[in-house]
Amino acid sequence: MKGLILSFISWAFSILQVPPIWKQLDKGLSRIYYDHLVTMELKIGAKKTFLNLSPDKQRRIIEVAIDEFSQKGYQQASINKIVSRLGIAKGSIYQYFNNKRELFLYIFNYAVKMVGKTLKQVKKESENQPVFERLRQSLLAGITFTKNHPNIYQTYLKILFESDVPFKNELIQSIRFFSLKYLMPLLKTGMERGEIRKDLDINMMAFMLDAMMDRFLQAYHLPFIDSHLGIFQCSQEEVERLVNVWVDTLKRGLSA
Amino acid sequence: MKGLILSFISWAFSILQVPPIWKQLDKGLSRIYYDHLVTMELKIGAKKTFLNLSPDKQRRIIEVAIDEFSQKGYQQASINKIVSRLGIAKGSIYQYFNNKRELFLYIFNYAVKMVGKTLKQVKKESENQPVFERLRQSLLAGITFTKNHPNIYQTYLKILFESDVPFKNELIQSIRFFSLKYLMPLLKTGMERGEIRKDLDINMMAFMLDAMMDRFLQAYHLPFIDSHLGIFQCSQEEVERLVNVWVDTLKRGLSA
Amino acid sequence: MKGLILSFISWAFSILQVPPIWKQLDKGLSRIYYDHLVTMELKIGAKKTFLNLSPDKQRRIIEVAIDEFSQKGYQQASINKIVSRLGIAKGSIYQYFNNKRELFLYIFNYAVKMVGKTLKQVKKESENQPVFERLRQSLLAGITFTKNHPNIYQTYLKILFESDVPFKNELIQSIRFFSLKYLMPLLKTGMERGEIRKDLDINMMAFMLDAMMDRFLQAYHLPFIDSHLGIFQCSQEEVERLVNVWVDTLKRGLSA
Amino acid sequence: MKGLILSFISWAFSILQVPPIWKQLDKGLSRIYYDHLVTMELKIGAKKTFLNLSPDKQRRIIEVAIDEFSQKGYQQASINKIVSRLGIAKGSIYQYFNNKRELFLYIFNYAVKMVGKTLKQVKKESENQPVFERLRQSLLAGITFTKNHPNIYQTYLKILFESDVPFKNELIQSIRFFSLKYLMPLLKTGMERGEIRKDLDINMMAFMLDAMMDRFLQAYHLPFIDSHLGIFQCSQEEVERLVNVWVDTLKRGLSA
DNA sequence: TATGAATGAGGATTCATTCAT
DNA sequence: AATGAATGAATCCTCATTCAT
Repeated sequence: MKGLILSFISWAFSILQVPPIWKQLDKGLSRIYYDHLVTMELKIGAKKTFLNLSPDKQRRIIEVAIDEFSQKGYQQASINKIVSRLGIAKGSIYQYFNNKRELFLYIFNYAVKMVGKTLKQVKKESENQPVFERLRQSLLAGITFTKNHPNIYQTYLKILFESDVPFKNELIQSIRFFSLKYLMPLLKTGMERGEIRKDLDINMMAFMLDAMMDRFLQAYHLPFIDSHLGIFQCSQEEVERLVNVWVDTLKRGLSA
Repeated sequence: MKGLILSFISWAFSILQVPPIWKQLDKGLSRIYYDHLVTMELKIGAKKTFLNLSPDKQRRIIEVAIDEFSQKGYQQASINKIVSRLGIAKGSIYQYFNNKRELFLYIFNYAVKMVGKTLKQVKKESENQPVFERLRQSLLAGITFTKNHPNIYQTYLKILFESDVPFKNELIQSIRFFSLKYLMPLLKTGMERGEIRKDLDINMMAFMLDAMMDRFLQAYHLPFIDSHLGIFQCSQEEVERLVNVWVDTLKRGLSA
Repeated sequence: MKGLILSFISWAFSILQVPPIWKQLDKGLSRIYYDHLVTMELKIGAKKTFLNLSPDKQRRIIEVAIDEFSQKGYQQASINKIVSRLGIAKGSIYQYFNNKRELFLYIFNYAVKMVGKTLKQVKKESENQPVFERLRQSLLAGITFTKNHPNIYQTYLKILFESDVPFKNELIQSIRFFSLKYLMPLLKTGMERGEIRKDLDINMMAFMLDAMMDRFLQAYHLPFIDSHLGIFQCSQEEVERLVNVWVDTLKRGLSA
Repeated sequence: MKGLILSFISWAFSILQVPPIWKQLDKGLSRIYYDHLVTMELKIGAKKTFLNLSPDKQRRIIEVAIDEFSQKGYQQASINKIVSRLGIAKGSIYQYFNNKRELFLYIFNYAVKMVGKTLKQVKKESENQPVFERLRQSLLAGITFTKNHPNIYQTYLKILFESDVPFKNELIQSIRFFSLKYLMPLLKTGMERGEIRKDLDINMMAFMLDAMMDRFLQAYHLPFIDSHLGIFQCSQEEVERLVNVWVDTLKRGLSA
């Protein structure tokens, strides 16, 4: 498993990090997310038979499935290929999941949970640092994570624009929502601390940061997205240099 | 036909607008693009039989094909569906194009040409205005164009992350390359005119602007990309208000 | 199942009958054949699903497939026709074999094995008889076998000159190689026993015998190959008479 | 154009060389051939439109068609490919020939005529030489001719065992018949001159010679037909050496 | 006479899903 | 619980032939 965009990270971060000050905003958004979870709750689950499998077998199935989905997207992912790579009977996968759709949703949900677990500690460490330092570390953490789990990242990229993905809108919404939930408190805190100009629109800033960080990850993982900075799979040193330049530009622009 | 990202616009803009000061850069990049054009030149063309069809029939075929590709992406687009929607025999489409790949490349090329033609005048009008005004108009023009030609935009979004798209890298590269060719001279000029701080990295700025403008268009056309600004298919007034906020934020950040 | 050329017979014969005196030759040739078997080993097999079918169903499939291939050759044989004659779903044949090529190779291999089994006993009976008698019996056995299994013979004839047959060269080579392995020891033994002139080139003799026996079988099974001897599907008595004349001519030579 | 088996040569030779002594035989066989010609007469012809083309264009069409048929056989030869290689309209070929079948028959007939013309002189030169020398020269001439016109030879090989070739039996019969007409007089003459034993069956000898010469040509042109003599595309010197060995073996007979 | 667009059946192969064992 | 054979519609693509221009 190899990659994951910053959005995933933000998402995971946000699971714990929702400052009380944003409760009001959260309520509105949470309701949307809650509705959507309720809708999905019934369909995300694997069948009992899957949960009864040995953890090892469960993990193997998840790994192969996430690999297939990340390479092919939803529609082109092949159940045939998955079972043949697993060496299990074709019927078995239907013992575990009712159909392709539910397998996909389970896999997607699993990926999201993984991100959450992995990044808990990253969040804690940066909590009290200046806002621009936190942005810097967030982007670096995103790159590190997606390097370590490229398949998760690929899966996200695939469903992003593929049509006929079940619950596509809900899935993307959930990622964007948590990205927002991560960035806005961060910016708000920065403003309160006097690190960010008070006359800027906080929503627009969150939007802009999300866009740039997302593209930075894409440029790192996909060829030809960036044609002049040389981001694509560059060395760790170069990554850090570029992230510094990015934060610098932000600062000079945004800082009071 | 419904949508097209800013990249497309930039591409078209750039066809004419390459200031002499960037010649050196252009030489390197142009070589890459030239090689790729040479490679593709042979394969983009429709068969003579297609060109001999009545303009009306040609247009119908292009419309249906671009619609199919924009909805399904490359792999999932179905030649069967295209011919049945056109009401022609399955074999006929192979009279016009050697195979699915060449049909796709023709459609893609056609879309690019369309953008180029449409935006020539937009470029001219903004030529002597301040840099931030030009950025504002560029983004607005992008939204207008993608509203008028949503299928072209969809097609771009589809191939962006789909695997197994023929010449995918070349296609994306060509778009990114022209986006760069549009933005960098614009920023360079702005710097020379003293509208932009001289201590900023021009490459990084171009990267950031490209990312934000691209995301703005996505947020306008796709639901759930933006979860809090309310960009998705908002009114023209709201679009203009948001673009103004964006430019404002840029200015305060970037202007000297 | 109806026919098989002498080459097939020779091949089968040779499996057991390799006199020690030819070991040296055998080593070189065996290596070639071994390499080719190794290469093919991986591709000849049916899928497990086929082997799990009832023997009756397996046999029906083999019969219909061998019939189709023998009538149409490789390229023109139609999977569609095969499944419709079998009354099974089109997808089913792909449960048993990965593709047309592997079905063909399985059928070919099956035919070869059949020949081997059938002819073991023929070989044993002729072992200690004079060389010309053995040649006589070999040709007669070939005709008998090909009469009983005409489809196998037809299949061989088809691939012989068809282009684009997978592994065509290897298949033909394997047949020719065993034909050689059968005839040369036989001639060598005849020479040692003083039944054959010692001043003749043993390689050329094998070549000539192979050519004539092959054509004899063709003339028996195909109309118009022989236009004056009346071999085509003649009575058993006539076959024996003609074979005797052939052996007689061989013995005496042509010159006065 | 590249290849043609000895049968073709014999056929052409025979057009002139039918000794009176064989008239009785000829009558029987000729009747068969005559009937078949009558049957074919109506269908072999190209349409007037073809004959009105410039000789150059006619020749180009024939060359491309014979090339396609020789490589693909009858069924797999593609009219589409022929017209596209010729650069003419698809409809045009149907102006010249009513359908694929008639094009093929025309091509086949043309090939036969070519052989006849080319070999007239070869026949004359060998007329008064000893029978074994004539056989030697015939085989050598066959190899030379097939080397110079491999496509004609390939065509013959293809139709030999392909099914669904129109008039297949008649075509093969015609070749075999003329092969017989060439070899039998030659053998008869040899017998009368006392060069061949009088107690041999002349029909069987013709059959045997035809088989061996045919195979020799095959072994020269196809890989793996001969596995130990090394005939395949060997040097001219080696060809001559092998032909000499062959004639020698014929002369002496096999028995000690 | 020449053109070439139109046809639609046919080719091999893949697919998600079902269900009897 | 696990199996894997069966399904048949769907995929892209090729073909010989026709016919209006």
